[in-house]
Amino acid sequence: MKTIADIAQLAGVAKSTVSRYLNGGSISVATKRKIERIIHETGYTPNNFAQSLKAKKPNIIGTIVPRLDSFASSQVLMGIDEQLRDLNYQMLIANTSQDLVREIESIYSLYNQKVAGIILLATQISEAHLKAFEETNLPVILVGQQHDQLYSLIHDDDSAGYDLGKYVLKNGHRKIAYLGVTEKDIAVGVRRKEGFKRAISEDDSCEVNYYETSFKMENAVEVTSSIIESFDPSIIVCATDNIALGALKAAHLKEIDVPSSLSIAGFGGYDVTGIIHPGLTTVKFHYEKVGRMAATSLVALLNGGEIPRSQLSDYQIIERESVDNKLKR
Amino acid sequence: MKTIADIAQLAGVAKSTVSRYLNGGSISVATKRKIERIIHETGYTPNNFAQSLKAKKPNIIGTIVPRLDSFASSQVLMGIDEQLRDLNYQMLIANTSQDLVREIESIYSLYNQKVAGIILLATQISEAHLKAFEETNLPVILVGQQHDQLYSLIHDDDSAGYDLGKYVLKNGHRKIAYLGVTEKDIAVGVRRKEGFKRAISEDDSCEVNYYETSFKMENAVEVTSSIIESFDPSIIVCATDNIALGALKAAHLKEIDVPSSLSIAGFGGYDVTGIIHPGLTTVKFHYEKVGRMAATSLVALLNGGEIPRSQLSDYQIIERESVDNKLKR
DNA sequence: CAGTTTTTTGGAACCGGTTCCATTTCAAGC
DNA sequence: GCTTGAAATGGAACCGGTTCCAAAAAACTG
Repeated sequence: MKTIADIAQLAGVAKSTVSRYLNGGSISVATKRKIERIIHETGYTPNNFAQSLKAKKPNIIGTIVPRLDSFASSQVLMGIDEQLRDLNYQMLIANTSQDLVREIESIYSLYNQKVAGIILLATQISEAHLKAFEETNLPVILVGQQHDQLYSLIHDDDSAGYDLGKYVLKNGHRKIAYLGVTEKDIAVGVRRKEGFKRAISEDDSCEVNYYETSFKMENAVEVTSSIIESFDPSIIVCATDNIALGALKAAHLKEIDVPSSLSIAGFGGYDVTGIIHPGLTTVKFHYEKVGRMAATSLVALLNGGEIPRSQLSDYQIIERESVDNKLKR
Repeated sequence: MKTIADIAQLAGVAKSTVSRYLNGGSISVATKRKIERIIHETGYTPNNFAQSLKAKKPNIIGTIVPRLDSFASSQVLMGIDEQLRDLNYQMLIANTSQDLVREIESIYSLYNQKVAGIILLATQISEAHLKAFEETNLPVILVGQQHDQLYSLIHDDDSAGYDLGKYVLKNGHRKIAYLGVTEKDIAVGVRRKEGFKRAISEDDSCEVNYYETSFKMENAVEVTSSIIESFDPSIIVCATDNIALGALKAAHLKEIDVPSSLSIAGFGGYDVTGIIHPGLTTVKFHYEKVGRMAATSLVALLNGGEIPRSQLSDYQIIERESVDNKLKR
């Protein structure tokens, strides 16, 4: 493996001259040509470690994700990756497999790897998180959750919940089940639900029940079954598309037709929701775009720029077949 | 930020002694205690760049993936990640967004980052790939594709195709459409199909047509429509689950009942195939396990171990509702 | 063409670790 | 008590770059 010293020797110049050539200092055309040729011939590439050591400007951004095998995270990761590439940064992914302890560990581990900053696809923010960020002093952007002490970038969960609530009412549903998740997850568990609640509260002829399940499809299948048996709503609104998929499965198992006997809606906008039958009515979030925004913001922050404490990303309701219009028949 | 020199000074010893403490050299209990305390107090962590510079034993493995938002890649990544963590390595992911040029660039870029080795979730292996591997001299493990000059780890596509072919025959289907992909993809485009062909050729009462589409669902929907119109098979066997999902969609659009009027099967074993209705009969590959195997193998290779040139991972057929048994009625 | 300014270049120090080697310390052996 | 060997430690060199500074070369200036 060639080093800068080798190149300098071959070109008959000093190390510093080669370094200048690489980083754009003033150089005569003649020496530039020489070095150019040698580098080309030898296929020399600078050692990244040595560069980062002296320069102290690491070009790696750490991204912490709770899981790799979810549509939402993948999309966000794609967005971050694309944008960082454009900005000449590398992305180092730390997967925590939904283990909060591992999340904290990852912060320190990334710190250890001397990343320039961290993008955290967050689920919950604990004291340990704040402590870790403070101790490592790394710039952080939160994606998907909000926290007043940190920069964050979130989906407009509240409005999304509200709009979907309005949509449900507009379609004539009055006996409604909302299948949510733990309130520990502020964005998905609280804000979506609160937005939804607000919309529903504007009509007092409604009967609404709220339920809770995990993020897993299998659990959603079970819970949905029992909801149908005990409450028999005309629509089940699910806090994520995965849960909605589980609800659909439950309906099929019970041989209940969707949407004529039961409507189902979700949040997310996952690709599969469009390919299945019946197509799932859902609120689509722009994951990839959020990823790009996160990357852009973090890099701006690294370069001493000012960014808003909290940024919102929009959404849109995609109407498909899984929600019945009660008023049309 | 503290450096090893600071620690040494605070502890009243030499840099080298601190280094020995960190890396396990012979040290007296007294100095060990002292250093221990200082490090604990200051929260010192060694600079990774400086370490890697001298030590030349990078602990980062590069993984090149064609896309992040596919079930298969995500699962493999999870497997690699889990295993590498256990083996004390970090994973650096390079996403190429299915761009072959970017794949080559990534090899050089990872080389530049001084990764210890590369795991390539491959689609096609070109001359440029071989050249890049040779020039960088990085150890490589191929996942999903085979090449005689490289270590590889593949699904048993040929047998999987054969077994699914047998299964289709066993269920009494005799008018069969096989919807494959480009033959540039040896594993998916050639081997699965060849295995399938071999099974079918053992029964001469069969009418089989072979078609080709892309990996995208939308294309599969169109192609399936035209297959139904022109050939009207009793079953469509799809080279991937995504394609099968597209085929299912096409059948729904045409109001053809699956499986009573048309059977559909796929390869992959993606999670959604179990949640949709009708459940998709598919050949399940063990992606996560393959990821673990890849990580284990690469690390073995790095430590001078011997590993087989080519390793096979098994599969299993999951019978669900999308394939009709013609002989039972 | 001497004097001054600007550009180009080389040399040395430095980044924060690791490692080799020489020296000191210490306990065991005779 | 002196020798010997092993363990502990310090000092210096080194990894492969970047950067500062001063010297050399080239380009103006009057």
